[in-house]
Amino acid sequence: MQELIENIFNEILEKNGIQKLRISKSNRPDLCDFQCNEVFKLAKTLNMAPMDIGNKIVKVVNDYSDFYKYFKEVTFVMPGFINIKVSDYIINECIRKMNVDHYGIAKPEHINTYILDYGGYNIAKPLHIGHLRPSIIGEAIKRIVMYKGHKVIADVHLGDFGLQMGQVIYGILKDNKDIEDIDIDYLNKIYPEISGLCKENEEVKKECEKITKELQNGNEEYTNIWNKIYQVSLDDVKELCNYLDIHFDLWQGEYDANKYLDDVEALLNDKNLLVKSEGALVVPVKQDEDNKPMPPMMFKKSNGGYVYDSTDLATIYERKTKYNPDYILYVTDFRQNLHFEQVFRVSELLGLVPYNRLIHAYNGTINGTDGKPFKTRKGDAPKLRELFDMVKETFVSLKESNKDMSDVDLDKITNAIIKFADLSNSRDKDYIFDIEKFSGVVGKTGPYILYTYLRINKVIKDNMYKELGDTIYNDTDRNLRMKILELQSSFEASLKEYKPHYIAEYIYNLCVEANNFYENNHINGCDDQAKLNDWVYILDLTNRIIKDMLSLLMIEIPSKM
RNA sequence: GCACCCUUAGCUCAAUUGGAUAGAGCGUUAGACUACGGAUCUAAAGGCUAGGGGUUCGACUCCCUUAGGGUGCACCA
Repeated sequence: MQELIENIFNEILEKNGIQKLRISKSNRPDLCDFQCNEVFKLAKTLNMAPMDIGNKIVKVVNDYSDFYKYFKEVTFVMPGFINIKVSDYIINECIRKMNVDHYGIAKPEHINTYILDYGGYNIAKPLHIGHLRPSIIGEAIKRIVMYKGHKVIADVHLGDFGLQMGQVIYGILKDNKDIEDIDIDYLNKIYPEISGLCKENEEVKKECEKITKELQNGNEEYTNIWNKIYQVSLDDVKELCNYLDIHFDLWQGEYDANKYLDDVEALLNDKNLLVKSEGALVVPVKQDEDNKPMPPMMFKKSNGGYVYDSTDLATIYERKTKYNPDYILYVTDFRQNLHFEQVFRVSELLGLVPYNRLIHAYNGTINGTDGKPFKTRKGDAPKLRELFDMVKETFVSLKESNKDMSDVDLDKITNAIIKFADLSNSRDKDYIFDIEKFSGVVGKTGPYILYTYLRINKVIKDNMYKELGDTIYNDTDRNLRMKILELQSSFEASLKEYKPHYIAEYIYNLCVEANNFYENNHINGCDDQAKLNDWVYILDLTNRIIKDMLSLLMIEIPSKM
């Protein structure tokens, strides 16, 4: 819609020898549908008064022979804006088009291959709420990029090769635990125990590091234990991902990158990039223009072991050779900004994936109501499973009739509550984890949206409709149609910045308009067949948009509420 | 110490990247169906966008500065 208006507007300007101007969505819906803010800039380059040039533009547009086909009103207002109100005809024309054409979301000029790296679950550590954001933000970005028409390979990139493995193996050996008896509860207990022990006891830490290194070098006993830990943890992770409707194409991890470390080392040596420093091998990445600390990237530790800088780099190497991606996008929290900065620079130096094709779409941390990282009374972060159960129980307790709902519906609603609460926040900022936030069902929440969909569905489901007519019947009707036409720009904003909250915000605003329409216009008992047809058409389109956009946020519609 | 990020209504968050009167939800107050679901809708109150400078016709947005909070600064991930 915006694009169409901009094109016609500029076509008229060009014919009259005026340069192209950008049109944007109105900030004052009470005054107009679209606005042009660029009269000031044009006035400056032409060295003319904004009023003169603005009036001239408005005049030539108003003189356009097909004016009323596209516009209702185009006016100049002080101090220098052009306000555009569009015609009902063009609103309906755009809606008809978008209804049959992927909601107006154009296919990309070039189809790119993206590798999305999110999840990053550490084997042997239980999933807690800290994993929630990168997981669902990553999955949402994946779906948004795919919806545009790009190719996406989602890789979980498990943390299965670092010190935490040595620590858990150390614990298992210390307990003399039979491999077959290792289960998820045991792992949940032993990791924090040994991790804590390492902080107080230097000897234990050294031993864990030694085990880690030998595991990385292929020690058979350790590898056997590793296999068991891996299997047990992965079963648990997959169950949770399944609950959240998160799906990976690749279940690779640091362990898989291990195979490429020698190749990468050879490549680094070819380019003469490795430097020996305090017994370790590092890659200097500091550039002259840096005014911030930029330590070299650690490639090989002084004891010969590897760290996640090495495996992340090796993973880029592997991905480059296997998939030759156009972009690799990482979703982790912002504390890893420096790490990725280093790795990305080395990738560029090695001629693997260029620096500007590696994107760290970072998320903020989850804090408690005191503004500090969230902890339970016991001192650890709450487990994901506990969060799901709590949200579900709270919802069931709200209404007597909720007790009769099916588990499938309850799980869909639980997902909607959690995901909408999370994804409606901008991903790059910290947010406060407030249990109240995940209990709300009124106002700007997942259940509000589901409720809107279901009540609309009920009034249109028995009605058939044909092509949309040219009439718009009242203000709430027009507002809803205009909101429908905003989908494209919200989607593109989301895609451009890899920020799902623009879509979440859009869905909510669409629902507000839909509820408004619902309150003021009645489908049942409407005798005017043309009007009935148009309204069912509009509401059906509204609901399809809600459903499809929700699916990008991994939210499904329950059968009832 | 050095660097980066953040600070918007009582609370939790937006503001599509420099546009007009900074928007929502919760909470508060006052209202609305003998018509399709009241998990809804309509209003009101609530803001010197942390403070101070600057750039610009125009600043929550860009620059400088002060204060508060967070994070990072090679052999954890």
